[in-house]
Amino acid sequence: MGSLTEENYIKSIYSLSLEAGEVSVSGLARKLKVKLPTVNSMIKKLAAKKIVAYVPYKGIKVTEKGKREALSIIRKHRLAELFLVEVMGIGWEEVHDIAEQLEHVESDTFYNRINQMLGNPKVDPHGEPIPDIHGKVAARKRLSLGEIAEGDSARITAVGNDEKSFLDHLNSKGLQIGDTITVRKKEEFDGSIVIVTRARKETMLSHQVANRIWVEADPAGHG
Amino acid sequence: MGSLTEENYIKSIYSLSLEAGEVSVSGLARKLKVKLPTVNSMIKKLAAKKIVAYVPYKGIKVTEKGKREALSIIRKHRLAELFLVEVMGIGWEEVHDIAEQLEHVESDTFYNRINQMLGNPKVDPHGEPIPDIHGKVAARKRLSLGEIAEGDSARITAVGNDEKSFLDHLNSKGLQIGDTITVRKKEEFDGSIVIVTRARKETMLSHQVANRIWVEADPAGHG
DNA sequence: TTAAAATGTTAGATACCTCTAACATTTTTT
DNA sequence: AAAAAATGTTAGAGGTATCTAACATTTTAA
Repeated sequence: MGSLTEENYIKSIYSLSLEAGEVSVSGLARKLKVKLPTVNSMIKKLAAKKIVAYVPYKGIKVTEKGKREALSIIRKHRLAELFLVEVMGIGWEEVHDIAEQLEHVESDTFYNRINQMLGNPKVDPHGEPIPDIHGKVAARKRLSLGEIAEGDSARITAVGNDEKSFLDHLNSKGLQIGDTITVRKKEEFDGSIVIVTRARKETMLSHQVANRIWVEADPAGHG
Repeated sequence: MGSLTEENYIKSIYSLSLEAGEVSVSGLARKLKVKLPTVNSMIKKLAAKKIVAYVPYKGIKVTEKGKREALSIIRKHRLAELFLVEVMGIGWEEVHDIAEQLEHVESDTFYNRINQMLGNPKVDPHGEPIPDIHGKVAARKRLSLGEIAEGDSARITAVGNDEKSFLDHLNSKGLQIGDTITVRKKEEFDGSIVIVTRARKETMLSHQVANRIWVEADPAGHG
């Protein structure tokens, strides 16, 4: 559709809007690592194209059209990530940066084949749902590891950040999607938690990390 | 290295230089489908970066540095094409346009894995040699089908054009890399030739087509 | 509720890549 | 060798995406 830059704006606006509904100019500037006036002028352009609705000094809202475009890019990004991991054997901490580039490839053939080779998959290597070709996303209840009570177990279903530094951190703690872990202790003081990993090791996670790990409560428990 | 635009200039300059040694501003403008002044100013920029040597009103020459960059892009393009055909099962007439996009992906991991999965391949799906990681290209004798004498046989080793329209044409004639064919008749008049295909069908090829099919003489002969 | 801080906007500049119009040089043809 | 054609260059402008500096509005804190 639009330029590479536009695609990056749309994707960021959409993902911020999932967290907060309305998106601020400053939030977007922070996410895209550009200055406020840069965002301001791009938003005007996107508003002219009806991709966002914008009221000066208020906020940015994604339109239906914008949502469609965002989901198409996110679909390509997540299919690419899964392909890189499953077919090419690249580590999950490396695939985000490559997928950032592949998501801009324009070729139905390319993405249809990827989808077919992966068996029309539903989630990417970080546990995030892959929108289907019509832009439908499987709804997910988002319970973070930080919300699990002391003594309870949970299974990791996704991670809320796919930057290399974050995933390297999880790798070093021995955490993977699908692992069942138990919360041993929760610190009031700083929100950090101590968990028992699948490998029966105790390890500490900061508040910031625990809140970026999505889980589902484990009915059976373990450990 | 440089921008996407720069990469496209470098690649085009290099491939034109293989045909003619020196490259003209107008030839480059034709190839890139931009106007003369556009090329003129970009060439000045590339000359400032020592990627080409340029003497106004004379010609454009690729420097060693330029050659290195060009070969690195060409390597990525041809690895991508082969990957798309061999691993993803996409038709050879479709892969060029996708590879044009993939060649700009910046990731050693990505291309090292592709190279590894393909077993460090030497030629792409169109029979063109893949430069190795140091920029070394296997030398190839280039004999075109148009140069084969009446009655002689030859084996197709490569095609000198990877546009979809050209490859669709070859597909419709039932021609593939590796096929051994026989030249039945050569027309003085327009340079067209009649050949016998591997499937023992007679078919006519125009001068323009015959000269874009690279062959090696078949010592054994056939049919 | 006023002052301070945070957030947002406008104006004007720059780099990149492209164009058209006008002019210059080189090559080809007569 | 002069004229015509082809090729190349310069000047000036426009769109995109970015920036800094100055100003405006909204939110938060004193």
